[in-house]
Amino acid sequence: MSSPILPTRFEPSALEAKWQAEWDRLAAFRAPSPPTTPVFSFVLPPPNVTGVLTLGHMLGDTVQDVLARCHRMRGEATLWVPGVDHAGLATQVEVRRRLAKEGVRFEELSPEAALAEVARWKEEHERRIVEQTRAGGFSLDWSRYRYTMDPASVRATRTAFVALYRDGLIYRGERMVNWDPRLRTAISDLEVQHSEEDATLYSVRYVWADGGLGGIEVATVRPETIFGDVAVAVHPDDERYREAVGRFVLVPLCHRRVPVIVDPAVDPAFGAGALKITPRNDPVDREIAERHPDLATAVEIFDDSARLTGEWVPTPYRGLDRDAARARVVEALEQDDLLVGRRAYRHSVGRSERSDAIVEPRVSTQWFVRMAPLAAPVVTAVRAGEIRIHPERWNLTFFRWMEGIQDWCISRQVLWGHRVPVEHCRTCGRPTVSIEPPTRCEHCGSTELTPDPDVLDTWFSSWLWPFSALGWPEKTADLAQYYPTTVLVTAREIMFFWVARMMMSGFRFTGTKPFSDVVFTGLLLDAQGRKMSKHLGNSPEPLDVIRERGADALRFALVYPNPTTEDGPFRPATLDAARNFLTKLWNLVRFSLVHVPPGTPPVEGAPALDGAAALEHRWILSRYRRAADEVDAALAAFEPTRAATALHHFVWHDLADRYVEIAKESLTGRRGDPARRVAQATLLYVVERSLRLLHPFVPHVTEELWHALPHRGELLATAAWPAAGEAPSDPAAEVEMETVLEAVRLLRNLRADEQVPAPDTPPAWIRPSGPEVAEVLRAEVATVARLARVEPLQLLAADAPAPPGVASRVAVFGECYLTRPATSPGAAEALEREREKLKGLLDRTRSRLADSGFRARAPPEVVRETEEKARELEERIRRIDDHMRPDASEASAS
RNA sequence: GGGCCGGUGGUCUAGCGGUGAGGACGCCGCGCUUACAACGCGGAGAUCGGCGGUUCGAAUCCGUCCCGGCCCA
Repeated sequence: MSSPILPTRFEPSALEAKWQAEWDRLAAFRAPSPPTTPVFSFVLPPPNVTGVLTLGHMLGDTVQDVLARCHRMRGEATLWVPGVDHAGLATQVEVRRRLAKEGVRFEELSPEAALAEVARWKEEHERRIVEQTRAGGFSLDWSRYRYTMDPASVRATRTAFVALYRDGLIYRGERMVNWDPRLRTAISDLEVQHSEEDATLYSVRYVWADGGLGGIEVATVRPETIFGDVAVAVHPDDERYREAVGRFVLVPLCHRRVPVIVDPAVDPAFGAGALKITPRNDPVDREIAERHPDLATAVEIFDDSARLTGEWVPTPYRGLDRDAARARVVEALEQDDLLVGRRAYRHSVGRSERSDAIVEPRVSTQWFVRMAPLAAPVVTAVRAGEIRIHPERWNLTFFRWMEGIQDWCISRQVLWGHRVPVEHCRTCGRPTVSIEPPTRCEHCGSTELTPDPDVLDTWFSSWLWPFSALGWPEKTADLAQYYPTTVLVTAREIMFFWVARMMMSGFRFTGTKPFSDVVFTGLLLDAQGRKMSKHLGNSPEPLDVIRERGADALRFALVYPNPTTEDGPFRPATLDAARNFLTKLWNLVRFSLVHVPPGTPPVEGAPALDGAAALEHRWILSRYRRAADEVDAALAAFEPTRAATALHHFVWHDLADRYVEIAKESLTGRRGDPARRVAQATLLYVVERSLRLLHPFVPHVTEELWHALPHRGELLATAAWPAAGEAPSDPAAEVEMETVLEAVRLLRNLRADEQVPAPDTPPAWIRPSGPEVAEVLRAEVATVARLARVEPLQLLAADAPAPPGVASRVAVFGECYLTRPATSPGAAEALEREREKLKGLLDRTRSRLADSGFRARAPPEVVRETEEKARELEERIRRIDDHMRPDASEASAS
């Protein structure tokens, strides 16, 4: 029978578009200003315009929306700020790649033309990202949409830079940095990806400068850097080189004289124990050189593309890139008989995250942020529990990094990004650092100013996001009302890039923590266990998934069954399961509507059941209570999967499979009108409240279904969250119902064992194991009989003999008998299996009891329980043996 | 080189000192029983990565090894 309102089939697409439009129309997600209730606010981690969203983003967005919707329903003033990130270098790399495919070199475009290309890219991707995000039905306040390079963000970024500069926390200096020779820019430590790679270790002979025989054997994987050598170093305790120290050797191929020095940093076990020192090309060498001020000052041997250059490089090698130079050098060394050996060698190599080029350590002038002073208050706050990290175990990782924090190289030699807000004076040479671009030098007044050529690391604007997105540095209403924010939900991989730095900037610029809880979501993996990424192209396009299955199915599949807190695979089967669940919910409400009489008022609270109310009603309310409590606890702990699991189990198995099947008898009126009214009220209450609890997870379908039921108010999205403890807890009812359901299951087992044809309703008997069970079963005998499809079902007295010609099963609650059909294969086999299982258990239990240590040391109640268990097992085995006695079965068979 | 996380039926997972180790997907059998075959009912399938230890008692705690994954240098 079809409902007057709901179509038979659940078709998500039209319904989702409808409710998204309705939420927009009613401004359901517009945060109130001023808020009149407690605040729940947070920023969406702004996705990079580098690409489009993957299912991984949808996972994070779903977790956030679950929180947002739940808190909004609780009546809190909820603000969720959307935005996108310009993602400087990352975006420029993508634009460069696209142009290269069209045969255009990014570097050859004028800056204006190049930036126009970037702008075009940004527009396209931003549009797509917004479309994807909207399609997910996430309850963002789009009226507060921001971009990390909009004018307000530019101002925020410049303000932050100037403040840190004035406080001496930003400096410019010549330092060794990670240089990406492909992109020709410095990058930060975090942007370097280390991995083990195969290489060749060369042994090169440096001959004595005085013409003495032999020389020193130096091991290196980078022979092309010999031109930058200023010394050969050995360990001070290395006996092999006692005579060599202080002598001079000739650098191969260029024949420069360099000394042999000692330094404790040299590993005597590496190669032959002698290390060549190239201070401009290796951080360790640089440290060693700094300890030996008498060494010659090294000259740069690579240009910004890592091609050999400069006066120390002999002419034939100039202009060669690293790889070509290495080959040429090795060849020349062989010719000069200076190559002593080579062998395969596996070592750690750092590559640029963006270009995959091997990072070249290089001394250059860059802008840095002093991090240690910024980190200190953050570490204190997290240790004090003022900011909590979830799941907790990431604290360890967090502290390790924070406590060993290095200065942050924030300048980049690329086009796309926030300009470094500095002008250099051509007259006095000093920098003018200011929020508004200056017209004259603040030191000498000269108007001869040259802008700093660099732009800022993209994270230098994002680390301000929780407050800059609310208007900082202006004293906006949003900033006053919604900052500090409540929570931050993001992927673990940007813990250092973003999360830690936001905490630092928050304390520095606003004097307070930017959020109280950090929630890390797991990584979404593909079926092969690889991370879903744009690069691999292994994420389905979210819009396709939404078109095919609906946003609700996608959202539910991302949260259930795999925990959102753990890395885990996403498989299409999960989408099917989610869709099936929503169909189940849909049909459950369709069923309920049939049993909601016209004019029924909206649900106000839990139906008041008296003690005489049927067991199923008391049971389902108690089960609902349990589920609702679990949902609240799980969401408070930022574990949406636990909440979804509780709801899935409750709605499908308790409510739809059990309660509805039992309550049908009352709902159809076969037990009279009063019983019918109680059943209707209970069903409506539990269904309605389930929709509310499910709404944060699957907002569209629940909104649709809620409107089909009697309701008050415009939207479920802004309806009240079910009050804690609203439904009565009734543990006794749960225990009693367990007995009933177990009896049904046993009888169904017997039917299956005996291959009773489905339409048949054979007579059956139950002999309860005790008076309490007997009482429960007596009250529910009609339900048991109906669900097990047996007719009639009789209860036997404790001493009554087994009925003739029956198959039987033994359970905790008693024994079941079922009339055998004419052609019975018998249940003896099942009984025998059951006996074996129980016997094994009994043996284990008995041996535990026989252990004197157990009796002496285990808590008394555990011993008691174990004894009780042994008794129960003995009893059940005895009863099975009774059934299996040859005379008994012969008697039955006759 | 240092550190972290994980290894539970075919797959994904819950449990984290006393259970008969739950669930979901898949599989097998029976059913279109008037909300739902995108479904219902029932069933099979795991010595909880290996070894050693602590304990009356270990999937659960400790040690060690193996295998995945990640982070830092």
